[in-house]
Amino acid sequence: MASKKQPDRRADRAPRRAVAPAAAPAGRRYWLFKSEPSSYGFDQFARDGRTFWSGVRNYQARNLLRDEIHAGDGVLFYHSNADPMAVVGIARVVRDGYPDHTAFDPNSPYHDPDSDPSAPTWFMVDIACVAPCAAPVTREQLKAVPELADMVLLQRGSRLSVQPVTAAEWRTILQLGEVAESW
DNA sequence: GCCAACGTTGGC
DNA sequence: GCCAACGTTGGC
Repeated sequence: MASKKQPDRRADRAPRRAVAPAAAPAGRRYWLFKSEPSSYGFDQFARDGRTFWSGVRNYQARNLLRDEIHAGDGVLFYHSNADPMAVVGIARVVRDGYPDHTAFDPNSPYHDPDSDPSAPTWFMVDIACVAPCAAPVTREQLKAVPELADMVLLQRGSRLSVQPVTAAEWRTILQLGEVAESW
């Protein structure tokens, strides 16, 4: 899945200080990516340093990956189907959407014979690990914060694996998560 | 393990 | 185009 090695970024190594988020540059947007830690958890992502977000096979999410998500955007890394379910770290988009080549690979679990390389059906972006949450923000915590009540993640029946996050939600979650990285 | 919600498929 | 059946997601 992933490529380039980077230094391990462990929580206990990150400097702890109050988060003073700088004003976000115009145009930067924020997203939440779900991943099941049993298949690809944040620890592995931190070791990899960078990865391509392959295997999304839902048209709504595809549209976001292809058209909306751009290099420089912020990503909340969320563990789904996990104990606990939580936002566990943040990442940065480092490459705009491009065809998901795993769809063309018969040996890939994400193979889709209907995706034509000359007119690809599925897209992905590359993300780089930025920092873990010193304090992972559990789903339970998220639900307890009134300002986060409208998060896509928390809506009934919400299954989108790549979803938008507002700037206000982003700031709130970084504070809850004690993310030390300046952003 | 259960099951509600959702997206997709395919018969008509 | 409708909609029942099915498979999957993912919280509980």
